[in-house]
Amino acid sequence: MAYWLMKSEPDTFSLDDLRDRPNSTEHWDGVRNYQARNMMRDQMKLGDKVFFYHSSCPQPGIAGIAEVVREAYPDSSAQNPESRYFDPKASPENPRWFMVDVRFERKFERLLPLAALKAEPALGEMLLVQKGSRLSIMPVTPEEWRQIMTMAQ
DNA sequence: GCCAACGTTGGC
DNA sequence: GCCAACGTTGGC
Repeated sequence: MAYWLMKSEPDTFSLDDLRDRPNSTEHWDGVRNYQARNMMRDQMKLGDKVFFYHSSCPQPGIAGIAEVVREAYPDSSAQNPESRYFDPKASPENPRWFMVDVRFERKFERLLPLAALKAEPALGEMLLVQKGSRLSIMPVTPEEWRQIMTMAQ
């Protein structure tokens, strides 16, 4: 089982939104970055754990935890001209973009702010805190996961 | 709103 | 294949 971090703008889709969906499950559409897509498509497995990260908001940070409940399948929003994620180069033969399904697992009592992650020396190597890191989906090492879980208590 | 960092596009 | 121009991300 692997660990991940996935970013979402809470104005668009927050951890609370995920919790309130039917079965607390939603498909993670709209990923339009090849590196993120490749990780999602090739490496994300059923049962993997995900830190749900809130970005581009007053309090960026990790809000809680989700779980991968369906492995990658074509992102239908890429083929929907009405969608803001529409990609004219996507087709049924070549879907180009993929998504997974994630299910709410739990919300931290307090959001763990990015500033706290940055201030923790043990997380100095974490992708998230690297300068210029913009990946919306990134791997988290077991050590980083454990460290962050400790901080979230 | 600013802007640094990064990714993508397209001309050559 | 290079690289300038442009668009996006995302913290602050």
